[in-house]
Amino acid sequence: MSTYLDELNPEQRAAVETIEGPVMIVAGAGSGKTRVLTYRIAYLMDQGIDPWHILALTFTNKAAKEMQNRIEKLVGAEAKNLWMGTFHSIFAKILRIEAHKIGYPQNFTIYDTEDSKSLIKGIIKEEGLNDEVYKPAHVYSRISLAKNNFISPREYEQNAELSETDRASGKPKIGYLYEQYTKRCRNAGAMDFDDLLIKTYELFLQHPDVVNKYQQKFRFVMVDEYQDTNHIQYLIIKKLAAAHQNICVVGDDAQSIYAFRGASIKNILNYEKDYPDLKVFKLEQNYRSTKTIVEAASDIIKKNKYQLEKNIWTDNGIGDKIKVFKALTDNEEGVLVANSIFEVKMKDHLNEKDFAILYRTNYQSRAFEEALRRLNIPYQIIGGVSFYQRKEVKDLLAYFRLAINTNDEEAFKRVINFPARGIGDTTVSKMIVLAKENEMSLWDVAKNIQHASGIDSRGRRTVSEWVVLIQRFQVQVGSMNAFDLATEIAKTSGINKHYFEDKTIEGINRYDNLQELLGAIKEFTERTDIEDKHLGVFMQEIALFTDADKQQIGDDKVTLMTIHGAKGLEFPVVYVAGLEENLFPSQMSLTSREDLEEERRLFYVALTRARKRVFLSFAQSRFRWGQVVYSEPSRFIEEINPKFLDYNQVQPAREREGAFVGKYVVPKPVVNKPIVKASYQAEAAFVAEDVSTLQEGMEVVHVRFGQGKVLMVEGKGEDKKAKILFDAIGEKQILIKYAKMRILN
DNA sequence: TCCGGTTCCGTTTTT
DNA sequence: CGGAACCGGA
Repeated sequence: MSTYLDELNPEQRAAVETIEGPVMIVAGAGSGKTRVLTYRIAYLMDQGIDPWHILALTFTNKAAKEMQNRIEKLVGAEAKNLWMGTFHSIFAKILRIEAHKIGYPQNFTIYDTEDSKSLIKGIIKEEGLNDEVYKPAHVYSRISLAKNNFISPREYEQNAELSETDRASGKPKIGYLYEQYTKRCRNAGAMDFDDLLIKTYELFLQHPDVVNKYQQKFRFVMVDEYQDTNHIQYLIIKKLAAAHQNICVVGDDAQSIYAFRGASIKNILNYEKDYPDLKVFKLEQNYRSTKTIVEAASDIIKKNKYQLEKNIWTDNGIGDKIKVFKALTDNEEGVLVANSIFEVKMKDHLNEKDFAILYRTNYQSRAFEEALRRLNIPYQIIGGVSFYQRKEVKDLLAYFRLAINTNDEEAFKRVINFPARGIGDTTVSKMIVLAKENEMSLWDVAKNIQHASGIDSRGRRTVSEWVVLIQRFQVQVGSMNAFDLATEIAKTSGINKHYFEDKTIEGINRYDNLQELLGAIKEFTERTDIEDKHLGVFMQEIALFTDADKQQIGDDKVTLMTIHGAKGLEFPVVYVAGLEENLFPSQMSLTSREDLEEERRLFYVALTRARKRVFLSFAQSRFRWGQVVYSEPSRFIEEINPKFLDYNQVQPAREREGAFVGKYVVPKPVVNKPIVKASYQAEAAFVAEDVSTLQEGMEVVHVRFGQGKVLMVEGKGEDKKAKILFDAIGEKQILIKYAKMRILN
């Protein structure tokens, strides 16, 4: 019979073989969760269940893809017919099929957070509200909170608690803004991330036939990372599984780290209440980590009050103690970690890809990057600003979006005058007013611009020329393949030219990114597993694509990412950095017990990513917002039983005068030397204007690198200002000696 | 309208 | 600090 089942321990095997009825698998870190999930799906298929009757919801696209591959190895190509993906991507797929039933076009746009915020900002301005009071980010988070709890705009305004909170904070109109926002999204044929969930649920509520269809289709439902589902996701799953009750959720309450996104640990803690005949399996043996790591992590998580009872253990060896690095500055932390990676790699004969540096916030990556670069250690950063969020990429994508859905208001506003074609803010504002007055979309106003009042003849001409351009693209969406059309749009829209002509370093980068985007589209059109090669399909693919999905596992590189990004991954050696009070745990989470517990779970996740060794590090001071911030070591270090810690080998931090400690120069009180000097690496050159202000002996107190290519030097005393323009190709640095200042990248 | 220059403000984590 | 918003001259 099926040999793969023999690889499982009894508890795992029971979890795999129990396919009928509600099941909950509580899977501790490193307990073989993914294996159980994949085998369970393979087992279902072995039992003769058609793959298209199986729905598996994962947390990231990458997890889905990986699982699909693994299952394919077990059962063959049939695995392709499984419905597997993230909540957002699966529901987007369903919504594309059913959109017309809830008044959306099939080709609806997906607004990302930036689009949503920009729309909200626009509404706030149009309503004549003060955007100091109504900060778009805040309004967005209130709306998102409401959506994730399935509260409609009307319910929001009637909800006593919510309106009380808003009134108390001086923003009574948030409910109204929510309503306007919803309306505008609908008119634009757009859904935001939250809509993908609530519209699905609405669809199910309003159309019994549709629910019935999907309930019959998905006879077996599985949910991975269940501890991180939010209320609306919970509702949808419950609805989908209502008919057959063959629902299996897998999760670990100790790894619930997405409360800020509306995830509720209660979903998993109270799961039994929903299904009285629930069968629970607990996977408690850790196969991943050493005893030291497992026990240290368990100690820590035990300090939390809210959790399911379980006892994680391992048969693995004791392993090394957890080492702590103490650094004076953030830059030194980077150096210590980079040096350690170099050493451990040699000593243990490991590869770069066996190392991960995990941190709480994205901005911490900088110091590590620099230190690693200096040692020539290859690395990759996951997270931060994703490729598809870059300005130039979004510019071009906006043209694509508009060609596909001309009502897409955010795309419209983004590119109507980009590259500049003489359609100014005044004209656009007038068009927005007209659209509102006549209840039309912006696109309709643009189309009928000849009849619009209050727009001068120049505006009329430029707008209608632009409309013709977009209409041409619109027709081509259906006839050309994605790559040909994308190239065509990049050329005729003028975007290509715009960035090609920008010869600054930034501009060159941007141009390269555009070429990379076109390359990705070319790749897409050459894929064999997809039949429809139109641009619309490509856009659907990437709408929910994140940076984490891009990660190249095969590459031999050190991985840098936030702990959130590390969910579901493992590495032989893990560095957990920035263990300072106020940073990790974050100061914003120190106000409530629940928040602190979530931070602790985050720390738990970080530790349990490691197979062999864990290093912790902290910096006594770090640069943050242009200032030095001092902190105490994190309480989490204290919470580890000292017997697991190696605290003695802490390297003393040294600060040498006049030397670089990473990016910053330590001030040295000698001024009898040139102040501004040289360039770094072969091809850099710079021209100083106003040279008189940059003479020997001048005491420079502050240097800033402005946007673009201007370096500003602010003198002391007479408050002199100097301007240095430089033009360089390749990597460059300007070194300014004997001053408290920054060394540029 | 465009562009360079200045001011001002945020600061967790992400589908 | 770094970036977005803003401002004012051409």
